Amino acid sequence: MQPLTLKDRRSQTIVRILKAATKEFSEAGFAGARVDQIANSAGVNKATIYYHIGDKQALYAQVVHHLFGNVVEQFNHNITAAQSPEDNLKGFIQTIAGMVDQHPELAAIMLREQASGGKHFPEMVAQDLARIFGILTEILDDGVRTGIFIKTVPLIVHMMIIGAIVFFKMTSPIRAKLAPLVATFDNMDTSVSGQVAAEIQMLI
Amino acid sequence: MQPLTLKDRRSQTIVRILKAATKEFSEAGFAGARVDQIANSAGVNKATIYYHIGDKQALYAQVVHHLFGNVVEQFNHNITAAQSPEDNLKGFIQTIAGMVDQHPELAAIMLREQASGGKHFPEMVAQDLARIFGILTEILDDGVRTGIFIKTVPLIVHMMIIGAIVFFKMTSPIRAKLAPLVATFDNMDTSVSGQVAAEIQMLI
DNA sequence: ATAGTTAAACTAACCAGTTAGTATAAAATT
DNA sequence: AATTTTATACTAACTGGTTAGTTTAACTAT
Repeated sequence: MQPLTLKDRRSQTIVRILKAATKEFSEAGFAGARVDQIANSAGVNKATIYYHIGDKQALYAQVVHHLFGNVVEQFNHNITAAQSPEDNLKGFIQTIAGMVDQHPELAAIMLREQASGGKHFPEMVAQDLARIFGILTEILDDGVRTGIFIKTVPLIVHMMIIGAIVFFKMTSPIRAKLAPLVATFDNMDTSVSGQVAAEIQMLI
Repeated sequence: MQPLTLKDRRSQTIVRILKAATKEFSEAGFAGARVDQIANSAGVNKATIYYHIGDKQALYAQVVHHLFGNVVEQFNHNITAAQSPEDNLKGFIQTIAGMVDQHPELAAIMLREQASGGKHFPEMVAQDLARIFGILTEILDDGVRTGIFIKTVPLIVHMMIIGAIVFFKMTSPIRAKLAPLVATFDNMDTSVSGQVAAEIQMLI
């Protein structure tokens, strides 16, 4: 093992804090999250959080920024102008589905943020969201131009894609509860990226 | 004015409490909601809430049950076996869109409940949800049998419909924030039952 | 009808526990 | 020596829930 530099140690504990905070915030929401719990779960003294990051609000902003920044980054990897509209739409759906699968916390925070009208949303994250929507609009317009897609309202398509993916992912525990009542529920996959993404693509 | 009987007074104050609680829970979530605030907003002493209804959890259960009970009732009005699958699918979408328009609190609570995996969901509400899903499944099966609809996975269609409607409704304040960044956002209707419902129908 | 009684509805004040955030001194790490 | 981290203790504000007591409607016996 290399000896850790000061900067390494610093970022390491910050990562630990952020990871624990992400979990706590996504599970309990902002109001329900407990700073003590985050510190405890990160294996860090509470004061360390305030030393490095700041108050609860600042911690939350960091968490959200981290998550959504990741999504935009993923898009930059997966979506290119060179590909066909069909492949890009597929890529769009797959990317979102993949993100939600990899980071369920993202979905949870997204839902809660929507429920509160984006009250806690930092400015930069809003811009990230606009960017994502712009990508889909381009793909759809492209498809209409080449005659592959029918003309749609991109915003609503956007809502359908993300809504369906997030809902499907997040209702999984509720569906499990309902399994004895509804026969079709018990044998469904919990990962979105497979089956579900395919079905959505087909419909659009 | 007639003098109020005890029973009248009772139900009247309960209604006031439930109305205030619905607002508070939908705006702040369960953890963020303040019983003091609910009592204040209802013009009632806090103890009155505990007297009539019970603790915070019981109050929340009442609120949710009220909201979802309403939805199922609406379905019983709008969906009948006599109508064509197309009309029924239309009715299904319209009913949900109408509910969300009339009661935005419903959407907010739904989102938060999903985010927490239905942790606070009372048993009866779960059954209501299963009932709603059953209605859609029947409609779709009916459509496939008469050859009007293609074969789909009902669960995913369900998620797409509700996801799109709820998302569209709830992202409205966020979209307003982004309007300067995205040109198409500023002239969009905030009510779902019109435009959006039509678009969704078309796609499916 | 009326005075007296009971039960339901409601309130003001309070309490015990929680929680975000701070202060400080000491210890560890580089 | 400087930076980071911990341990401990603390506070001020808040919060869910309770209790003892008051008001008011409904009932009852005269």
